[in-house]
Amino acid sequence: MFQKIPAQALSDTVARQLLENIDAGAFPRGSKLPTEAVLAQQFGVSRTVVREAIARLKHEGVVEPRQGSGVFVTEQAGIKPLRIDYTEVSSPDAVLQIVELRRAIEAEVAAQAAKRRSEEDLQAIEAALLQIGVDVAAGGDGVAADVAFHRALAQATRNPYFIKTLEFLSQYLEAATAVTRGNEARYEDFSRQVREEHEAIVAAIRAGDEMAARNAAQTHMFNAARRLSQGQS
Amino acid sequence: MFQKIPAQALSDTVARQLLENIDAGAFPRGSKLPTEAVLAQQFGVSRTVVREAIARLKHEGVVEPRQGSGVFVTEQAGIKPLRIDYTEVSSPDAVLQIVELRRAIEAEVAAQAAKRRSEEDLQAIEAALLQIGVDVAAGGDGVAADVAFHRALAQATRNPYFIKTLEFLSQYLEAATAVTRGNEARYEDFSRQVREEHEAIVAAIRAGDEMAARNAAQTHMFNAARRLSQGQS
DNA sequence: CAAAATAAATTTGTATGATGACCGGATAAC
DNA sequence: GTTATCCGGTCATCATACAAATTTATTTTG
Repeated sequence: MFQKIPAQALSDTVARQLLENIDAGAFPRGSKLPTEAVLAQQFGVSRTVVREAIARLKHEGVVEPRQGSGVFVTEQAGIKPLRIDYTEVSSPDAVLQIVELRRAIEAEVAAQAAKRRSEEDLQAIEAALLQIGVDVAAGGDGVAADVAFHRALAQATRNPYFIKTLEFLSQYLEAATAVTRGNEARYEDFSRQVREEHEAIVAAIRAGDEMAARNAAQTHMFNAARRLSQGQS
Repeated sequence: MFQKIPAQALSDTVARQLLENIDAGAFPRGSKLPTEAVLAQQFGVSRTVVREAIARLKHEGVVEPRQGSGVFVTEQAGIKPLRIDYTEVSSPDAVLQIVELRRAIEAEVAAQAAKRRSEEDLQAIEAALLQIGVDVAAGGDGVAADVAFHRALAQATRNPYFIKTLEFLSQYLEAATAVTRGNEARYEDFSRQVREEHEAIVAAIRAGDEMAARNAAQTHMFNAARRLSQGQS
């Protein structure tokens, strides 16, 4: 008993085949697909299954059904959102790899923030930095303030995609961040170290020193990863 | 005739309401939703509509229906995928901003590739580099080979999220890449410049020089952006 | 009584047919 | 020639039925 082929497949299979045919050019952009009834017959399934498959493609933005008219292939057919399977992120390795990706972005964010920050940006960043101290002094873990700080940095770059991507990644790092800050709060020298790292970043941005900001952010992220793995175990 | 409210709404509305309730905590992670029949009755719609709504949530990874058992809320129920609206990418500014994001990642990719590349990785990278030359010499635009080259770099980092994210971004840069390569092919010095930049990256990776690789990749991406805007208009 | 085998009930997956809403073009009316 | 109406095609929704898988209840068995 090997291939038990079944699984939840029917509508998935139809959706996949349709997508393949669209990508292969069988149905050009803007063209109309065969009617649901015809597709059902060709695939040898019921209209129900075809409709579910089409609904999925619609949600992916590949096709656009128009009532009374037909199902049409969208212009930008084929754009797939970035999605990371949550289960795999439970592994420590995966978390570190995501941190690595984040490091790359944070470094560039710091650099661009140093180059483009307005006076208002700088004020927001410094306010966020202060808030971390306030929260920690009040006995909090400072996670929310930390997030706000990095968000303020990203805001200063004037590049919305930095913000979007970092927010996306932080979804997976939320748990890890809590662990890190927990460790930082636990060990006095960690806490001091983090503060110094943050201040180094802000100082470079205040000075408009692109290179220094990049290095400071890189160092910060590198140390964050170290603190993370050091706390675990 | 103003609000023509109707539109394609029923299953969308149900999906949205379900998602809101899940996010609000009405159905905790791992819990079972009411049966399709019950939901249909509560929403006052047919089971078909409920099924379509659930199918969408399933595709989004929010719920997981199990035949004979019920529909269960997945663990990652609150995670939102990274998605960029295709229409906004048509603006040149947006393209440059995405390139900026890509630059950040490519720089780190080059650095990590220099640090971790195996012999096989290096061979694959050099082969990809050669292939670009071959393709261009044959009169092609070299876009495919260029993509393969950068993919080989990402592969050498052993970090799948670099690959995933770059692939995601390149969906939006495909058109821009074609423009760039077109410009590069048009102007002789562009073509030479690109080759030299690529070779600089590979040389640094071959030498295992992390810093040099990072700088070379950064320079390459910076120049690519310049070539892109220079070619337009 | 406990455990295993069997049966029944529950629930999702698929199939089928019907009806309404909407679109597009053809036809008819003016 | 322009407008209005009709008509066939198509998707959206509904209702029902059955299949397949799982869970729960029941019975059998040792």
